[in-house]
Amino acid sequence: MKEPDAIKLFIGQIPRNLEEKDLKPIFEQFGKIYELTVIKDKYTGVHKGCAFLTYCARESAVKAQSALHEQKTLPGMNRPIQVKPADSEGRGEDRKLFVGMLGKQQSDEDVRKMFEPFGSIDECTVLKGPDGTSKGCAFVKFQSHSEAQSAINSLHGSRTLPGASSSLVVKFADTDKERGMRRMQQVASQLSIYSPVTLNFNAYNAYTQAVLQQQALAAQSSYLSPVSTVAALQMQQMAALNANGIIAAPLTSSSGESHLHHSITAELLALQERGANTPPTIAATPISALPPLNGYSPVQATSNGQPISEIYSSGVHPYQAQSPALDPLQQAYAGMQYYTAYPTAYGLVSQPFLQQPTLVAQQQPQLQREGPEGCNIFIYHLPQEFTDSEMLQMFLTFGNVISAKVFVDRATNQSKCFGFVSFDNPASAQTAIQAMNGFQIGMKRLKVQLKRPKDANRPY
DNA sequence: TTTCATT
Repeated sequence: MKEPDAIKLFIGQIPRNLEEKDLKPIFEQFGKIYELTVIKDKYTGVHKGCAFLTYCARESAVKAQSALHEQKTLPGMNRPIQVKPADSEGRGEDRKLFVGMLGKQQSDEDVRKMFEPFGSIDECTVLKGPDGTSKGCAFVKFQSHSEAQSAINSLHGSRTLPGASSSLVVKFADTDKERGMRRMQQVASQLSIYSPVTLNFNAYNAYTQAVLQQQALAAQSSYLSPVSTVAALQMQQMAALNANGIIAAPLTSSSGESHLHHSITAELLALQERGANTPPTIAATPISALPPLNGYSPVQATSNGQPISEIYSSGVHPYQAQSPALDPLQQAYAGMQYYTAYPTAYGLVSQPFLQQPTLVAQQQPQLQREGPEGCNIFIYHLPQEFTDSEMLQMFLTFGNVISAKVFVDRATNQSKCFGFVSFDNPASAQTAIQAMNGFQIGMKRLKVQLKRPKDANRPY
C-alpha cells in the first residue's frame, strides 16, 4: 500500500477550519495519499492548524514539498504553508541555531549570507512581528550539527550590528523544554502585575533557569537528568494554568476559598511578622534549597496544610502527594518550589552551587570592595525593591561574591535599579553574565555585563 | 533577542 521508504510530511500553516476532506484535494495532485491526519488536541479536539501527510510513494512527497513548501499562503493565514518531513522522520533539532541581536534591517538573505560560509543551510528565517517588522532575531538550520557548531564558534559575539544593543548572539535554538520554561516565565511575569508575592515567583524562576544553565555547563548532556522530567511536569502545569484562564478569572477552590488569595494573604502576613525591611537571613546550610530571594518561602504549605519541606524530606513527589482537587496555580506554584529544590536535593548541582555562601554573606558587602578587572559586573534593570542582599543572593550561586551594591538615590533612598557585584575571579563573573543577562524579572529584563574599567569612558 | 503548529 505504501512504499517502505515513504516520508511522513508535516503540514503547517493551515487554517483551522480545514479538515481532512478539505485538504485532500490540495495534496492529491502530487500522488496517491496513504494517510492524512489533521492534528487535534488529544483532550479538547481543538484543531491545531497543522497536519501529517504520508503519500504512498516517496516521490510524491518530494514533489509536494518542492511545489508547496513556503510557496503559497492559505486563506486567512499570514504565513505560507509548510510542507516538510515531520520531526519524527529525521534528526532532532541539534542543528538549528538561534541568532539574536540582529539589526532590525537585516533580511533573511542578509542572515543567510552571513551563515553560508559554515555549511549548507536548510532554513533561514528572520522573526517578524505581525506588522512585518523584524524582531531582531532569526533561526538558521544547517544540515549538520557540526556546521552549526562552527558557525557558533566563528560568529557568536564576533561583532555588533548597527542598531543592536549588544554583540551578535549565535547559539543552538531552545529545545521544547526550554521554550516551555520561557513561556512559564512570561506567565509568571504577567502574574507579577497583580501581586508583589509573585515577584518571588519570578525570582525563583530566574534561579531555576540559572540552575539549569549551570547544570548544562557542568554536565554536557542533560537529556537523562531527572530535571527534564520535572521540566516536563512544569510545562503541563503551565498549560493547565493557561487552559483555565487563570489570569483573567479569579480562582476558587471547591470550598469556595481562593487559593491564590489565600497564599497571597499568607505571604503578606509573613512579611509583616518579619518586618518588611528586615534584611533576610541567609541560610547557613547550602544544601536545603536555593536561598529564597527574600529570605522566606513563597509557599509554606500545600493546601491541605502539609508543609512542603515535609513532602521533600519524606521523599514523596509533591504532585502525587497533593490532592487532585488542587487548583492549577497552587500546583504550579508548589511545583516551582519543588523544581528549584530538586537539583540540590539530589546532589546534581555543579560546583559553584556547592560553595558555601555563608562566609561571604557574613562579611559586609556594604564595604563595596572591588575585584580585579574582569571580576566586576554591572547589573541594570533590577527590580525596584531589590536591596544589596537580594542581589547578593542572586549572584552567590555563580561564585564567591566580594561585594554586592545596589545604588540608591541619596535624596529618596530609593534604588536606582542598578548595581555592581564583584567576584574573586573572572570565570565566576562570566558565568554570572551568561546566566543572568537578559533575565526577565517582572516586566523587565536584567542587563548584566562586565563593569567598565574606571578610565574607560574618559577621553583624556 | 526564542518561532508556529509535530499525532
